[in-house]
Formats: sequence, C-alpha cells, structure tokens
Amino acid sequence: MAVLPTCSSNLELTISVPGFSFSPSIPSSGHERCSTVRDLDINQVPSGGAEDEWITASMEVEEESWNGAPPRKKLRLTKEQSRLLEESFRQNNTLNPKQKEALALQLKLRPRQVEVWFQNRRARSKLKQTEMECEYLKRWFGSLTEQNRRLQREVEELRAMKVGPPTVISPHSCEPLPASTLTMCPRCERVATTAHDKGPTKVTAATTTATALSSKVGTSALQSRPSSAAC
DNA sequence: TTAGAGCGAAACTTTACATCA
DNA sequence: CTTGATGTAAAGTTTCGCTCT
Repeated sequence: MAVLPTCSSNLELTISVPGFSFSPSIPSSGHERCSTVRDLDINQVPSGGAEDEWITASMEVEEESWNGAPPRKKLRLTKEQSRLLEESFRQNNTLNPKQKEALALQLKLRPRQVEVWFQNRRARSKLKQTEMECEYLKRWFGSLTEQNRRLQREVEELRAMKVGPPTVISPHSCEPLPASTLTMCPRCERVATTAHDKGPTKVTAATTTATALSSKVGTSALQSRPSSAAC
C-alpha cells in the first residue's frame, strides 16, 4: 500500500463564519418557535453592555430553555474565538481537562463548548483526510488502468511480431547462448544471465523489448508510488 | 420581500474503551 | 480478579443559522 499523506492536524480547514457581523442582526423569520428573548443574537454584545454581561445573559437564556421544551440555541463563534481554537488545535488536537478549562476561560465559553468544538474539529480533519485519500486512490487507479491498457497493447504488438525465443549472445564466446541459461531477477523481473556469464550481455531485439517493457513498469510504478527499491 | 432548499457547523446521542477505587 | 463508576474519543445524528435562488 502506498504511503499516504498523514498529517491530519496540519490540514488547513477554513472555518468560515458566514454573515458574521457586529451590526444588529434581524432575527430569522423562519424560526417562530424561538421566544422573543431567544431571538436575540447570542453572539452579539448587547448595546451598551459589557461582554461579560453578554455571556452571562446568553447562559441564562440557555438555562431558561431547559424548562419545558429544550430548543437548542446555537452559538456562532466569533472570528477571534475560531482563530484561537484553531491555533490551539494545531498545537494539540486533544485537550486535557485543565487545558479545556483554561481555553474555555480564555474564550469565554463553557468547557463543554470547547470540548464539542474539538470533537467536531477532529471529525472534520478525519473527513478531509479520508477525502484526500479517496482522491489519491482514484488517481492511482486511473493511472494503473491506463498503464495496463498500454502494456496490453504492447503485448499484442509483440505477439503480432511472432518472434521466436530470445537469443542471447555470450560476450566470451560470441556464440548464442541456450535459452535455459537465462534467468529472471525476482525483484525487478529483468532478464539476466546465469552467474558464469558476468560480462555485459548482448541481447536480441526481442529481449531488449522485454527488458524495456519490464523497466517501463518499474518506472511508472515509481511515478505513482512513493517508494520503490532499485534492483 | 419572502419562502424554501441546501449547506456548514454546533450540539447531542450512542457506543466502546481505559482507568481507578 | 471482578465490578461499578467515571471520563473521553469516535461515529453518527439532529438542529439551527445563514446564504442563495
């Protein structure tokens, strides 16, 4: 199996905050079940109020929502909160309780929110990586299919040539060697002569073609696979 | 201007596993 | 060694805010 990119924590996932604005937002008309209080944008600091008051207020709203039907009020993180979370995620994609507490304090969020954000972020990283692996395998499959087509064409061409068994000329005697002295290198599958024939070997066109063919496989394998030992 | 579809992300649930008393 | 409590991560799902048409 090929070596695949494995740096999930380095994946650059942009966290977009659509429509983020400090200007007063108009409550969505499609969510009538929200109370008047909960229609307030919880990301928005109330005019004239301190940020701490805003946080307290938004938490109170959440507490209230637990009486009766519990419609979730979803927080939209500010750009700054997202940035800090991302930064922290890059350093460490899991948090111990102390880190979680500290980060929550720093971001003025509840520890549970930080925890959920990290869970979702890990999930997104994994999804992104899986998608990348999928793309990689698709491309690899495509190139192997193409390679296979080419090789089959070459096999057909060779068959059409109807050449006899390969003839090897010995460098010592300058006489043709019997085909039985030919061996195949098990690693690279190139044709080689037996041990007693150490010198450079002249081969006929057919053998050359066979060697070139096998080396082609090696070359393209090198292109598509990250590592391949040279013979 | 409004309604609704679609999408992204926050929040939740379930399950599995590890640790500890 | 077994057992129950507790905590956490992963995977899957639900819900909601927002944009676009």
